[in-house]
Order: sequence, then structure tokens, then C-alpha cells
Amino acid sequence: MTPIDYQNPRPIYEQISEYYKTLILKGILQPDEQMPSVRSLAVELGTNPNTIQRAYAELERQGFLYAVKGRGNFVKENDNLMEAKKEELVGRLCEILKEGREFGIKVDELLSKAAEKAAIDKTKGDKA
Amino acid sequence: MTPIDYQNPRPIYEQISEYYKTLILKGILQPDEQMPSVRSLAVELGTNPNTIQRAYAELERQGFLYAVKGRGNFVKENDNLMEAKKEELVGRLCEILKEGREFGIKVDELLSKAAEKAAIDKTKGDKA
Amino acid sequence: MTPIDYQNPRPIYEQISEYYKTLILKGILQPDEQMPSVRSLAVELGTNPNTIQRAYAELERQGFLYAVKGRGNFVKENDNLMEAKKEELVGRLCEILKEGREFGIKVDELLSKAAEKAAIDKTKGDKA
Amino acid sequence: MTPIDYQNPRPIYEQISEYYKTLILKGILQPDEQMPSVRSLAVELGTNPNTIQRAYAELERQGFLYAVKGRGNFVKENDNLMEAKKEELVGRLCEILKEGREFGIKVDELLSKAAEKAAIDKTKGDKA
DNA sequence: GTGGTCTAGACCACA
DNA sequence: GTGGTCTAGACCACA
Repeated sequence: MTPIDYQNPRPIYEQISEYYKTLILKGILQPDEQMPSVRSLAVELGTNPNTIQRAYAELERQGFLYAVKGRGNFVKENDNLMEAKKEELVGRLCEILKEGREFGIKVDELLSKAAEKAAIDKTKGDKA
Repeated sequence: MTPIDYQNPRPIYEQISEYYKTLILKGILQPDEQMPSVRSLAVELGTNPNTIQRAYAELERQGFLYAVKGRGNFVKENDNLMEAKKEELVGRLCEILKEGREFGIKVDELLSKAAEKAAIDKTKGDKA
Repeated sequence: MTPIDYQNPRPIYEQISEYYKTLILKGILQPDEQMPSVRSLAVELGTNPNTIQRAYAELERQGFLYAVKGRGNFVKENDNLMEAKKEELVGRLCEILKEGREFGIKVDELLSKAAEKAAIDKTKGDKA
Repeated sequence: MTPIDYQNPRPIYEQISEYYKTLILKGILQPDEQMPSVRSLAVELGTNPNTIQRAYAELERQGFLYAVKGRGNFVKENDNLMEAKKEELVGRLCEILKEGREFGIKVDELLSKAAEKAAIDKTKGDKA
């Protein structure tokens, strides 16, 4: 239930911001919905409030939240977040394709293998 | 000539190990060929010997090198490293596709966009 | 109808005082006209009375209101407020021009670009 | 000599980042020049290292610095920072012009008064 | 020595 | 109660 994995080398604040970013992108958290308060979330996740603060600041900087002093943090309405997500993913795919090309591996080969594997993974329900 | 980019946020030891990994996978460094000594490479790259040590340790851990006490480090024979590289890349591609699926983005859409972007990047010579 | 924008990072009390300042400067609220009572305005705007209190205190401090104990808050007579507003704006413009000069940016360049941009913004209706 | 004014309501970290941003934009700090270390600057300015950390993080986010773990923070080369500065200033000028328009003050009037006042200020050497 | 993360705890502005 | 800033101090990765 908690988004924090202490084994994970990624900073805690980043794990938290990543987690909420996903909830917002998936529409589980709706625009203008209030986020848990910094302090309450700190208690719930067993971290220091500063860490939550930093996670929220990150989300605000990235346009997912807005903060109102004395009232709390709220989910920002943002229609084109999904488009941005797609672009991000495509960019990351291309990075990998480029890396393959450096080893003389054809883009098509990687893509077709990936498509194949993705199809198999999907039917398996890929829980990982 | 030097594989180190100080502007790059990745640790220097990682940039170095990555660089030699590539040389080995591409066959530029042949099996059983001797690697430069830790000290000489440190001088050549202008780094701390500790950093080279760590890069070599990383390569050894990943099966690209073997160390002989008192003699030096050598390239490991490795027929199926390229196959392993392909699999690694395909695995990483699938991770991204899976992430997209969680946001309701179709695998095909991502793949076709990536193929398109990769083609464009290629003609640009993508130096990045 | 409400002057409060909860998405705006500026404090609510400031948004309110700013709003009434504008009404007074534009002459929509006349000298000696009575302001809404703290409590009624709090109800109308859905805020805490403390917040209205603070907004009125701010306006009083700036010479836009005067308070009469037991009777309420009233608009102050102010012939030269508009002149003061102009001077304030000119002063703020000069601050920016000066800042530009520190970076070696010519005053004329900034002014002409600003005039240009302002003209464009105006035709757009600049709702922001 | 110290960029920190404790009377100033702006956060300390922001005053510091603003100060160094100016030095970089003015070319006083050259590309790839090393910044003072977090700890040494903290001692020099009499603040907590965390506060310097935050100032540097801000500068990094805005593209003025890059950090290399274990080595330090360095000034980023960036040709178009000055263009960005100009745009920022023009944007701020327009904000003020727009505010004036809300009170029925003509853009031209403000601009000509500002130009005039700026010229006078300049001859005075405006130390403020 | 260098930067980066985190905690505990204080203090402030705002509602 | 809400968020924002700051300090003191610990611990980690990297060079």
C-alpha cells in the first residue's frame, strides 16, 4: 500500500512524487482534488514531513499540483499531461534503440522482438 | 578520445565501465586481450585510480573482465554477450511498453511513434 | 463574481485587498461609501473572517479605507490616488529597466519590445 | 559583500540563487568555472549547508549549473541565457502595462514617463 | 573532500 | 491546521 521501497536506491521523495504522478495521470486523483496534507502523509508513510514537502514541491514544479498556503495542496487540471507522457515514453524507447544501433543491432529487430515479448507478457498478466 | 564527460551526471566510474563494455561487445577489444593497468589508465584519463578500480570491478562483476593477481585485467571470452545485450535491450523496451499500458497507451502506438522518431534521429546523425 | 482564485499562489487576503483597491481606484466605490461588513463579506466569499479582516487592515494601512468603531469600514476620499498609481507603475517599470541595464540590455530595446508585446496582448484580450 | 539580506522577506536560498544567477548572466562567472563548494559557501555566508544545497539545486534546475558527484558544481555554458533574460524582463514590463490598462492608464503614457525617468535615473547613477 | 538525502525539530505566514 | 523555510547533524555515494 505504501509507495516507498527502502531497498530501492531511488530517493524516497522521488518514489513518492512518482507514485502520485501516476495516480494523477491515471485519473485516480481528479483535478482540484485535495492531496493529503504534508504532515498527515508524513505520518502515514512514516517519513519526515520535509521529505513529503520535497515530493510535493517536485510535483508542483512539474505541473501536477498547486499549493495554497494555509489550505493545502491540490491536483492541477491539465489536459495535455497524457500527451507529455507519451512523448516521454517514445523518447526513452528511442534512447534504447540508439544504444542498440551502436552495437550494430537493427532497430526493426529490436522493435519486432519487443512487440512479440510485450504481447506474451500481456497475456501472462505481467504482475512484475 | 576520453570516454569521460564531466558534464554528464552519471558517475565517472560508470562512464568508464560503460565505455569499455561497448568496446568489448563490439569486438574492438578481443578475448584475453590485456586491459590497460589501473594506474596507467588513471593517468591517461586524469582520474583517481580508485575510480578506475571501481570501473574494472563493475566490468568483472558483469562478466566482461577477469583479473589475474599480479598480472592485470583481461577481457573475458564471451560468445553470447551480443545475444545477451539484445535481450537486455528488448527487456528494457518492454518495461517501457508496460508502463505505457498502465496509462492506457497502446503498445502499437508507442512502437510506431518510436520507429518513426528513430528514423528521423538517425538521419540527423544523433550525436547526443 | 468572486475575486478569489484558489489556483493563484498569492494569499487570499491579498487577492481580496487588491480587488477592492481596484474598485476604489476606478471610482466604482465612492468616497465615504460603506464597505461590506467583515462577516457578511466572509460569508459571501466563503472565507474565514480573519482573512477579510486582514484584507481590510491592509487597505486601511494603504490609505484606501478608514474604520469607524461600531459602524464599519468606509472608503477614504482620495483625489490623487490615480496619480499615485501611475507613479507606482512608472517606478516599477524603471526598476525593471534598471535591472536590464545591469545586464547590458538597452532601455530602448526593452521598451520597444514591451510596447510591441503589449499591443499584441491587447488584441488577444489578455484574459490572464 | 554577502548576498543575504535578512530583512528581505524572500527566502535565503532564493536570494543566493538569484545572486549567482546574476553573476553568471553578467559573465563574471565563466562556463565550466567551479562554484564554491556547498560547505565552504555555507561557512562563508553563515548559513546551513542545506540552504546552499537548495540554492544550487534551483540554479541547476534553471540550467545555470551542473553538479558532478564527488567533484563539485560548475557553471553551465549557455549562449541563450541572455535572450531568456530579455524575454523575462519584457514579460514583466507587460504585466505592469496591463495593470495600468485596468485603471484606464494608457500604455504610451506609462512608457514615455518610464523612459524619461529611466534617463534621469541613469544620469544620477542610481545606486539603489 | 565533494554533492545528495534524510531526520528531528523550530519558527513563520496564512486560513 | 495548512504549507514553507531553516538549522543541526547524520549518513551515503563518489573521487
